[in-house]
Amino acid sequence: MKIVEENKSERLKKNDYLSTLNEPQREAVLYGNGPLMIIAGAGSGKTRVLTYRIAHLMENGVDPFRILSLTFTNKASGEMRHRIEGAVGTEARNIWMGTFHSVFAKILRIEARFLGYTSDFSIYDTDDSKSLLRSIIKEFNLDDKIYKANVVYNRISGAKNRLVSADDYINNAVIQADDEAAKMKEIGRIYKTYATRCFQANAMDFDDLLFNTNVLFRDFPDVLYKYQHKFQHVMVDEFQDTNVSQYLITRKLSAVHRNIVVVGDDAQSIYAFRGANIENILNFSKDFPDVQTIKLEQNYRSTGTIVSAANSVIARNKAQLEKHTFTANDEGALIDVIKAGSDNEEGRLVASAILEEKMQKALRNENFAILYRTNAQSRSFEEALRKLGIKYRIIGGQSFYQRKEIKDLLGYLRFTVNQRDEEAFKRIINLPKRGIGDTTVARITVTASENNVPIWEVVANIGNYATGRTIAPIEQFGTLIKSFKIMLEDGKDAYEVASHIAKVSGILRELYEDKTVEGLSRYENVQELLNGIKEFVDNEENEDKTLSAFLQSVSLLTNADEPDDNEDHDRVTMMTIHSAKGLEFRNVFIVGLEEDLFPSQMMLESRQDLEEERRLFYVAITRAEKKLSFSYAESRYQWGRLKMCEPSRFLLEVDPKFLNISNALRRDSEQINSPMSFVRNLGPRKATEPKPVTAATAHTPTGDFIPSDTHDLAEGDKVEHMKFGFGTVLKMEVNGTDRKATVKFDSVGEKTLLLSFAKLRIIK
DNA sequence: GCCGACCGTCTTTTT
DNA sequence: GACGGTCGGC
Repeated sequence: MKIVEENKSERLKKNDYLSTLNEPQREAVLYGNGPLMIIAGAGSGKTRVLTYRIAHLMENGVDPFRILSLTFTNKASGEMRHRIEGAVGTEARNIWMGTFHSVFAKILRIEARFLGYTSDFSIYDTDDSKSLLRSIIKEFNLDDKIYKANVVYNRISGAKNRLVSADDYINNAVIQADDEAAKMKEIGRIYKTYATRCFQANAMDFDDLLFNTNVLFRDFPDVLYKYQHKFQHVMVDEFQDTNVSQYLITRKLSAVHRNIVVVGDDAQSIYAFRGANIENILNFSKDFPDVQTIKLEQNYRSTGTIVSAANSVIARNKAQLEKHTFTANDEGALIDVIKAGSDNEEGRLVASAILEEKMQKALRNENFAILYRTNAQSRSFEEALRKLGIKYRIIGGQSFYQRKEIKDLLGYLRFTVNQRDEEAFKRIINLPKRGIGDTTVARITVTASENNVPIWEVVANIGNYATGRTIAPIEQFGTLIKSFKIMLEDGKDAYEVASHIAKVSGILRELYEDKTVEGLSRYENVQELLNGIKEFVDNEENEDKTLSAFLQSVSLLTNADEPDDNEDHDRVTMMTIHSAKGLEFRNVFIVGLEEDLFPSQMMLESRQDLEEERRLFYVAITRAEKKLSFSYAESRYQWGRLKMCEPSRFLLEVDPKFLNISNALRRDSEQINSPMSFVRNLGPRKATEPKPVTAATAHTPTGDFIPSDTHDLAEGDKVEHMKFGFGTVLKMEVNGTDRKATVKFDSVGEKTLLLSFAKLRIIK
């Protein structure tokens, strides 16, 4: 991957770098004190402007400790840091720079005692939060089919991002009416208990990091005063993605010096689902009436075709600020449209297009990116690229830090640092198996709440609270944790403690004994985590080498931040469009342009927001420098079903004069040749088809299928007139390896398919 | 208490 | 296809 506009010799003298900028860019870099809003179109050199502006401030004697630079994602923040270090040298390390979450986590650690937390507080990730919610829902005896952890989590998260506390939530008539209408009137109570439990666990979830910062600044004016005066300059990148909670923090922090620079592009706002609010841009002018606005409208990145195509797409949105992006670059090639019969074929066509283009133009793997709407789409491209021997890497998807074995070890580390961490406790108490089952854990929890003491108090002194068989393993566990704690108190560094814990807890041993392929890879992952900790300790930039400091640094890392094996950068990059923001590639493939997939059906149903999806498409298009390709598949194997697809309305919305559809036409007459299975839920799908399937006539050598059983179809099997999710199987026959099915799809009518495998299950 | 088998649910995107 | 939860046998 190429870092945006990377400039290898960026350590420049002022006059040098000023001469490389256009007029509005220079104006933004040199702008003096007071509020400034930069509206920066895609590819307009925004990061460069921010970098030079910081360099300029430092040249003029501003102490880096007094500059606060906030971004939205870890990737953007890492890149900014890298570029600024390139421009101003190691002093850049002293700038307060990072994501909103990481910077305010740091401040909250320092000021934790004001809010009743210790500075070792844990950070609950989404899994922890949902698991805690599940327990609460269970304890309340609520129906978990109605109160789904996911939904409840999103409600609570939304409330926190609007700074609505649990009490506010319960006392707000509108919200209560909403919940009542959704038949979930207990959410307020769940929220309240959830907040209490997090507090008791000395833990904050992602949203708390912002919410509690607001509380801190609201209730402790002295603390606010300190930071207001500390930060002489505040900068916010990707301003269009900030939510109310984030905006209020930055507004307060810049209220004294009023040197606030926000940079954004309303056309690239793609995080409304997290409460991002374009109105922040409008509010900004209200809160800072003397704001100066500078627009960066020249695109330096892409060809004329790509810029025009992007503009033709975004022009369909109604809500937009006025802005005219243009480019002086060449027109460049048309956008290729690739039409595939199936998801697998889409993978093959894209992979071979990459190979061809690489050969013809002597390009490298790293010049290419494949962008998709959902992480699950990566599979077919991985397979195809592997077959052609093209190296690739995937950003996102199941994160390293989400893997079970990693979370297990991190659970031990977290619990060693913070014994009130309930979720960590639940994770490790019986891991590896030490004979402490659910019943015992429940008994411990009850004892703790009956005696009104923390769980750890009961575990550490189990002899005082219980007798009997189960106390021995609990005592052992308590002793184990106590011995780890002693290491912390002795001032051992993160690596010493963590590697000791990995060995002594038995986690490593258990994985080592697992000789399966997965077991081996899990063992390696744990080793990799330990290596990461070692690097953390060895890195001279990190002053604090304690385990607590490591956990801090790691708990806000997510999918994009895999430990970097940095051996081979020449790889094709695959990622979601969300992850791609801020990056650029010579050649970009936007894949899976099918109705209901992109734009996402869910987004349209739940938020009715086609415009945000369109902005997402805009972001994807504008990642490309020289060459852009679109692809879609006519059928997609998804959720164990074959789904027939229409080309996406987005694809059709692009002004056709920018499209090269010859490839697509060429494929028109070919037959669909895709794997297909009728695995599960073969019968009616919930809302759409209430009547059960009874009339399926399916014959196997042994007779009729048994209800609720799974069969691999074998030689001679026949299936006729069977309904499934998307239509009816008129006839399916298996002759040797040749599996042929005639299927009538609801959407596209009759098709004959060749199947690479077929499984069948009938639900009575 | 443990384990394997089975069932249901969920797949938007990120911190 | 992946995961968490549940159930029944040991």
